[in-house]
Amino acid sequence: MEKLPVSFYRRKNVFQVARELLGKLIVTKWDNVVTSARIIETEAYAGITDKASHAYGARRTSRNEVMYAHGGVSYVYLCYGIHHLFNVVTNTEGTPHAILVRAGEPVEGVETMLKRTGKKKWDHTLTRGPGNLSKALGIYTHHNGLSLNDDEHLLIMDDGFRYKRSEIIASPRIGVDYAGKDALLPYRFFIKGSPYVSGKPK
DNA sequence: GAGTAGATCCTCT
DNA sequence: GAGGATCTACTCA
Repeated sequence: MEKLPVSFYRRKNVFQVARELLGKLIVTKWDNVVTSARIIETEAYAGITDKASHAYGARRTSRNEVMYAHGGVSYVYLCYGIHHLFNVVTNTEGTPHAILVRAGEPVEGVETMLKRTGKKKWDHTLTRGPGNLSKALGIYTHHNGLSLNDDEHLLIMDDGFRYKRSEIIASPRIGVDYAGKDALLPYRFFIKGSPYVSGKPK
């Protein structure tokens, strides 16, 4: 079990990083309470040429500033006034690429996740969808900009688990209809057959 | 089971 | 002042 080196995030190919994040463990440790989940769904946001990205057209604001940082930090942002969306910033400084982590399988601290989400029992809705996932892991906007490598509270780990290439599916992203034809791009990666994958079950 | 409306607040124009 | 990288519940069939 090792945390991912910054070189993992700083590669140029955001799609490759998004694909390789599948199967990794996202671990949070707040006040010595540990929760973790295995990533089974991601979406790539490819910088200034991607209409669905906050950084489209090289926009640079106080909200998305952290996307321009070097790879390996978190980008957490509140959507629809309710949902906290957890992203991983990739590539080098000045290139605003990011990967939205959309879903995971609960691994550790399920009791804590149930308490956070107000659910009675563990079912497939616990960490399905970016809003639920970050709620279950206790991630909020004030965790924006944390390093995934140096900080002890928010980490992405590699425990050696690998999905087969045939288990990984690419598809259009969710909830980005406003992006025109860019909404059709296959920038979403998920594990075939997982009940935790968001969107319509196949 | 499928479709739709409502929640709810921060950010940018 | 408007709209968004969403989720849930409720309606109707």
